[in-house]
Amino acid sequence: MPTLEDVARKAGVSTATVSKVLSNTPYFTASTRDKVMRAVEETGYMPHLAARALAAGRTCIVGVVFPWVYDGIFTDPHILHILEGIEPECSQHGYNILLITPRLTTSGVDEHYLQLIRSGYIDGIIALDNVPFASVLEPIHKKGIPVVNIGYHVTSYMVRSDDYTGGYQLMQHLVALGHGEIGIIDVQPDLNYSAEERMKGVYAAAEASGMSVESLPTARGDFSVTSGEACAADLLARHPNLTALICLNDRMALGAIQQARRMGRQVPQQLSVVGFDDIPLAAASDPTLTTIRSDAPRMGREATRMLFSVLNGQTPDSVLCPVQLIVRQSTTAVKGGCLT
Amino acid sequence: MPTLEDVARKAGVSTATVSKVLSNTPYFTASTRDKVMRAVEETGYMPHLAARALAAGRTCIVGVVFPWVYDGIFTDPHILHILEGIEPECSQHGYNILLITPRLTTSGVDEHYLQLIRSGYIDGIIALDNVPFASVLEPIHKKGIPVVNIGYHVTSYMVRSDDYTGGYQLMQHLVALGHGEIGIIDVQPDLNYSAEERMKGVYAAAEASGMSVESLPTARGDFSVTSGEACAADLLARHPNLTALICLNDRMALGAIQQARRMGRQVPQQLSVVGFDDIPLAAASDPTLTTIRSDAPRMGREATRMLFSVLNGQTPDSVLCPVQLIVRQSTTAVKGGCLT
DNA sequence: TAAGAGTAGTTAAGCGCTTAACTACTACGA
DNA sequence: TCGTAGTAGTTAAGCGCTTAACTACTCTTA
Repeated sequence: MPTLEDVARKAGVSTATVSKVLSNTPYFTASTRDKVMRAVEETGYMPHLAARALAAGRTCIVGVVFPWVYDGIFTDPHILHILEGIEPECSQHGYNILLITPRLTTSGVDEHYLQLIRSGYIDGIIALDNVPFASVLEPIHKKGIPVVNIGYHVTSYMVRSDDYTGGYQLMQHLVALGHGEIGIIDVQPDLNYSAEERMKGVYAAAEASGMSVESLPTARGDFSVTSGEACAADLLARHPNLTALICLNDRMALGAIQQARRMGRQVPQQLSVVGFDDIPLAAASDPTLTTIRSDAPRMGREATRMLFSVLNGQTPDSVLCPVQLIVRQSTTAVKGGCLT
Repeated sequence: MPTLEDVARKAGVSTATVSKVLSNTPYFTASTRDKVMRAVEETGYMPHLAARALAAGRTCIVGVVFPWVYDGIFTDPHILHILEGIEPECSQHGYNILLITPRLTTSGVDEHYLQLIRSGYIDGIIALDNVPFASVLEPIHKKGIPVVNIGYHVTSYMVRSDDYTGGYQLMQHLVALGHGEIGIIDVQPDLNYSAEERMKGVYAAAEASGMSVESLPTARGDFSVTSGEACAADLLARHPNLTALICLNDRMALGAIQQARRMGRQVPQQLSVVGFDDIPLAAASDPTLTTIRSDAPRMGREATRMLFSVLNGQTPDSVLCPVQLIVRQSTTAVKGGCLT
């Protein structure tokens, strides 16, 4: 591979001149620039990124930290959609993406992650840090790397989805349809901040319409389809008079619908079901699913833009991404219910 | 950040000694090792990866190249599952993953990708190169970086899923159930080698059982759920006597099932449907889906192991990952059909 | 007892690039 | 005529690490 020196020799200038011309430093004649560019062409020169990183102190690498909490990291399409927003922004700025998946347990993060963070390999970080019991941010802060968090852990720069409002809207929607006996398919507390926020929204809307939060029948799943089935089986057996089910994500909602059918309940005629996320299948299932759309690519995009603006010395504001209630076929007015 | 020199000074040895002790070079007394390790502890030293990369000529970065062909890259859970297999292997070897998503068009790859490949930043590459009309491998070969391809583009080291056998098994399964009128939901040719292989398998099994391949009713989708619906609508309208549908992936199969229902066909009583991939929803849909399971994490794992063995100077054999027919509820014997 | 083999560490070159500090030349106003 | 400002390029230090080549000491063994 040709180096700067080869180019410089060929162009008849110093390596400093080549380096500066390539980084668009002013004060060079057109003819010098020409000579350099021609030599670059002829030699097929490409800068050696490790050398550049060492000399300049910048690596042009952003780390994308997706902690490996529950096994779902590599199962959840949500992750991929966030990446979809991150990638073009990075590419556009000439930055590369290092995918970092630390093992996150109650006792902290793994050693490999620590090394990587402290190795000077990474210019900036986008983290997906959203589990209450642990955080990947601490070593990053310690090392002083600029970081944007997509999630609820508090740090200087954050992007969040408006989960609270999403939860609120779901409950509000069901109440407006006349539902009074509403079951909840939740997840275990302390698993996920977003889920907690969604529940806060659900409860707030319940209270706003005069319902008692404590009396809402609840089952706990783990975001998976099968757990949705199990929870629905449990809830419908214990509370046969339920007319609606709020599920904290779409996959559990789809499972719940299957299970309800097996138990002889027609959806939505006898049971309304709502989900959260608006995964692609929500629009294609039978019945199509009423849900909350959170714009994952946009969150990735916003986070990346924030990161680059931090890297440029600015101090951007944190972002709250709006959500949207998508009403489809899985919800309907309660039979004989009184619509307000 | 402390450097090797700080550690060396504190330990009272030369930087070479520290470097060698840390890389487990023989011929050092226990006491020297101790002094060094203690100094490392006290200073909190971490090697600077860019400096190490420059000096040693290795970056400890493997590139994972997922070309951005159709927009599906960030939508397809398959990708994530391949990563699931790659990540632990890399992590175990102390390597990091650089996620590379070149824009791949008929006119080649984008400039940023070219730069990255030629920049000396990457020790080895795992590519997912599977579109007939273009390839990301050429610049990699030119630069001489060790590469393993997950897909059908020919290169020294390859990992493939046995798509041919998968297709064969699907057709064989339906034939064994007595189906004779079978529709195909295909994708456009030249989009994906795997799809082509699957079709070859389907056709081979058809011929083996004496069917005429040309007469198989076929519609072309694009792997999406909605395209599955559209294709099913088309096929069932044009060929009302179909008793079974082979879909080249699960998402199209799920769409086809929905559409068949809407058109008054019960699945599987009046129409058997099979998919390909075994995505999580295949086991949770209603009816559950008969499909072919291809082990994506395993493919990632095998590819990564091959890469490291290449990096160690070995020449591993290419791998063909077996597939498995998963029979579920969406297929049944044809009514009044004669089972062999 | 001297040559070779093994052990334990040091010296210093250099990986390829960036950039502060410097030289040198031209132009121009006071 | 001198001083200053602007323009155009060079010199050389150094980023933090690895490693070939070297020194120096201690055993063996013929």
